[in-house]
Amino acid sequence: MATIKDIAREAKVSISTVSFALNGTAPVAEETKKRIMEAVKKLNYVPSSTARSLVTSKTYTICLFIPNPKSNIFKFVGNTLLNDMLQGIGEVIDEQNYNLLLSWDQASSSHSKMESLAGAKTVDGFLIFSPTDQMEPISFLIQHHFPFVFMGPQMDNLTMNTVNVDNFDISYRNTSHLIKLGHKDIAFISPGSLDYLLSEDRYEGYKAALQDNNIRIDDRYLYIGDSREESGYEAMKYFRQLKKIPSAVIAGRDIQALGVIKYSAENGLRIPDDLALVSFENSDIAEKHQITSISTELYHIGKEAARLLLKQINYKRKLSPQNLIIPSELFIRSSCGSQKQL
Amino acid sequence: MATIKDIAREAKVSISTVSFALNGTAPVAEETKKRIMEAVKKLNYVPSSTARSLVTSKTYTICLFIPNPKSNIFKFVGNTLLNDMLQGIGEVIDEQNYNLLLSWDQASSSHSKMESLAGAKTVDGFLIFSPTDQMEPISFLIQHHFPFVFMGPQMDNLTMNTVNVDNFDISYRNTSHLIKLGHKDIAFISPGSLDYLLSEDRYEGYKAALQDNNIRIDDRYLYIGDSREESGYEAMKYFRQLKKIPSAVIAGRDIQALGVIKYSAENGLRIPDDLALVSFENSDIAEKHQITSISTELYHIGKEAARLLLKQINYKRKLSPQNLIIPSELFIRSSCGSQKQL
DNA sequence: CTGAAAGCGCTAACAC
DNA sequence: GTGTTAGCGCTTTCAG
Repeated sequence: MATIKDIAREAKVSISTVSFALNGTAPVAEETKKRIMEAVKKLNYVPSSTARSLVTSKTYTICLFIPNPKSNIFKFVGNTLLNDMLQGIGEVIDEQNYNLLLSWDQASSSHSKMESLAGAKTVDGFLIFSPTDQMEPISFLIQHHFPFVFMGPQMDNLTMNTVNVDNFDISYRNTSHLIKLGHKDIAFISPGSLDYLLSEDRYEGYKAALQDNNIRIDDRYLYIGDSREESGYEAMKYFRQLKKIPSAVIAGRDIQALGVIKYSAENGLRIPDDLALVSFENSDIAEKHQITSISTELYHIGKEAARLLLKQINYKRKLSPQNLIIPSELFIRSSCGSQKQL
Repeated sequence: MATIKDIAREAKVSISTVSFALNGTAPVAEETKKRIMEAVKKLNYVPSSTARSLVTSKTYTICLFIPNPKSNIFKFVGNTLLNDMLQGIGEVIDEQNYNLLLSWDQASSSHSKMESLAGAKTVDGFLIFSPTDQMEPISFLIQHHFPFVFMGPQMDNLTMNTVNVDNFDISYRNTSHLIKLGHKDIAFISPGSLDYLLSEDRYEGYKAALQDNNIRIDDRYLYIGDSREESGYEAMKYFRQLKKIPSAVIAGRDIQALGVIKYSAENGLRIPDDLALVSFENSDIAEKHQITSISTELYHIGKEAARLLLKQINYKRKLSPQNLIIPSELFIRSSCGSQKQL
């Protein structure tokens, strides 16, 4: 492959002039520039990214750090959702000519991959997507002033850039919506283990809304679900055998809502008449099955997180940490019964 | 951040000795090595990957090249499937300490991203995942002897490494299975537009099996589906209004089979008695809904493709191109009716 | 076993 | 406007 020297020789100029012409970092005569460009084309020259990185100490690569695929993270997050996030990130980095490295901690090694990527300066920054709260490597990044954006909730004890939806808030809103419709016996299906911050926040938002409306919180109205439709089905089956059957249910995610619908259909429960239903994500599923659902725009999370990271990377002066909240919208459909009242 | 010089100074040796010790590329006295390792630990040293790359001209990064997310490729491929592929790739590259760059062609730019990544030597090789047949950048790679593996079918006109399932073959097997069960009126739902090689191959395999059994091919028995469950539903609705209703149907993918099941349930068609059903992928869906399905192990495709690529990158002498076919297995469940005969 | 030094391909002062 | 040159941080001969 051709190097800058080859171009210099071919265009009969010095290598610095080639560099200046290519990067626009110093004025170059029109005539000279033309010769250089011709040489570039002729020799099919592309500047070595590593050589350039070595001197500029910029790699133009950011790393999307995700949990090990084995952990079933994708299933947890939902299928189209990772896709949405990648789309958001992709649009931003395409625009600014950055590359995307996808990485995760190996199950085997105890060595933190994030730390070595940062230490070796393989990437310029991190986008961290992790629904759990393993914060050790994050402290490392903070300590070493390495740019990153955490796609999740702000932690009390850490000062960092975050982008997230406010899971507490949207759950509060979902719950309040049902309360306004007159429901008091409202059950909650968590989207996953409560160890996940996302699940916890949604559960807390639910409880807060109940409390603020003087509705007693009943532990029996909580079902720990997961990413499968069945967990919605099973949840409903469980709620159904309680002494006091809930009149409304909040599914932790759209796919669970689907399970609720299925159970209801099979067991003669009419939605929304016998059972009001709301959910999270506002995915295709919600639209298709007329489920009232509040949006959690992973596309926008990805986009804003990438923007924030690149800003952080490219600004000379320190930016004060931002905690972006991607706004959510409640899409009211027939499953919650509020449309009947219009 | 510390550099090799700092380590040398701290350990009171020359930088070459540090390099030797760290890479094991020359014998170093046990005593000296210990001092060096201590310095490394103390200064938290990680060798710069760019500097290293510059001299070794290896980046230890491979690129998974996929269609632009906007193209809905993920939906086409299926949801858990990309996940499976990433898992396969991830296991291999983790093991060998490679990094994974995720990239795609920008919708906007006409400039081929693959060519610039190759030209700038940003990566050591490519894993190309594309169900369509846009082969221009591939010729570029071949021309420049740049390592890559194509995850898809071998093309007649190109000599390259490929890893794939044999879509023709598995479709032939699916069809033959139904024929053996006595079916003659067998309909086919394509998994996507026939422009996709994958769809075409499956369709061709279907036709070949019919032909080999002297069954007339009826164009009306073809329905062009897509990645949505509805397309299976719609297909069945369409087949149902034909003069001669098929007695068996081959869904191009599991999610479509689900649509077929749904339609059948709603319209009093019993499976397998009134309608035999087979599908592709053998995903969770197939297992859950007792659909006979032939496996297409994207996990193994990813794994073998990554292996093949790394082998190619690390071998000094040219390897003759390989065309790996990942074996598939037909999982017989109740939807095809063959179990009744046991 | 260890050190000196060349050089990977590029950028960016600094001269002219 | 353009050329000379000193590195960026590392690997790797080559001496000793």
